[in-house]
Amino acid sequence: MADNVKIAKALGDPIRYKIMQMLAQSEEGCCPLPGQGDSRPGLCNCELMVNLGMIQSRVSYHMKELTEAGLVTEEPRGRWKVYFINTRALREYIDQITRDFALK
Amino acid sequence: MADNVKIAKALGDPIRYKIMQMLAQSEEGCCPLPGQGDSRPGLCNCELMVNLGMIQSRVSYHMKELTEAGLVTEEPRGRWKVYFINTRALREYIDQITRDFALK
DNA sequence: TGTATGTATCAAAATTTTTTGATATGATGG
DNA sequence: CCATCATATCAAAAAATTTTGATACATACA
Repeated sequence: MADNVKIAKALGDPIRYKIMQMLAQSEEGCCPLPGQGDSRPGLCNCELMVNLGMIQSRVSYHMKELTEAGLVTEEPRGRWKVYFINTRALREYIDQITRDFALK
Repeated sequence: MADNVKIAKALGDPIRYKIMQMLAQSEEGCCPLPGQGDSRPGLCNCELMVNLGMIQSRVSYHMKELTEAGLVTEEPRGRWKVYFINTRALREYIDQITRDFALK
């Protein structure tokens, strides 16, 4: 149960929910390494800062919450860090809710 | 989105998550009206207090949070109030997550 | 009726979460 | 190396949530 509560708490903040939506929609990756176009979805801090109009440490804080909940994975790319949505964790979250609350 | 964030926030507290599980598992209703056995699932404040070891106003507070998120419905029964899990709201929550985060 | 009982609400206190600005860390490119 | 850029971490402040005890309200039962 602990995991699911943590995930729910992470999603229960409008900023983080929006970040998750942004990650889900990020078709083309950002901050490609020179010479290697990158087509994996994902977003870096810098883009989130711009799109959300938030200062850097605030973005960092929320990404940490999401990462620690397991909803997001991260990958260093050059001098940036790129974040990806973890759809598996979301599916497991849903499955667990379905079980815990006898939805099926 | 607002609704889903509110639901996630409501579920993102260990006490409330547990209450939801208790509601989901409450097979036989409690506090039946005299003369009418009641077989609908549901729990009243009093049972939650005992099972969670919490004082009354605390239970009330959390039930209000759950009710306002739409996760729980309530029905006065005699001098008690009985709470029911709203599985429809949970299903809609899941559907929305599935859409918002492109899980399908 | 009036009294018991169960729940809701309130304000204050306690706790937790979020935000901010400063600084640290770590990698890149000259 | 050194300077620069991006992110992480930290402590303090601000804001939000939760808990508590007291009181109000509403229903049932004598």
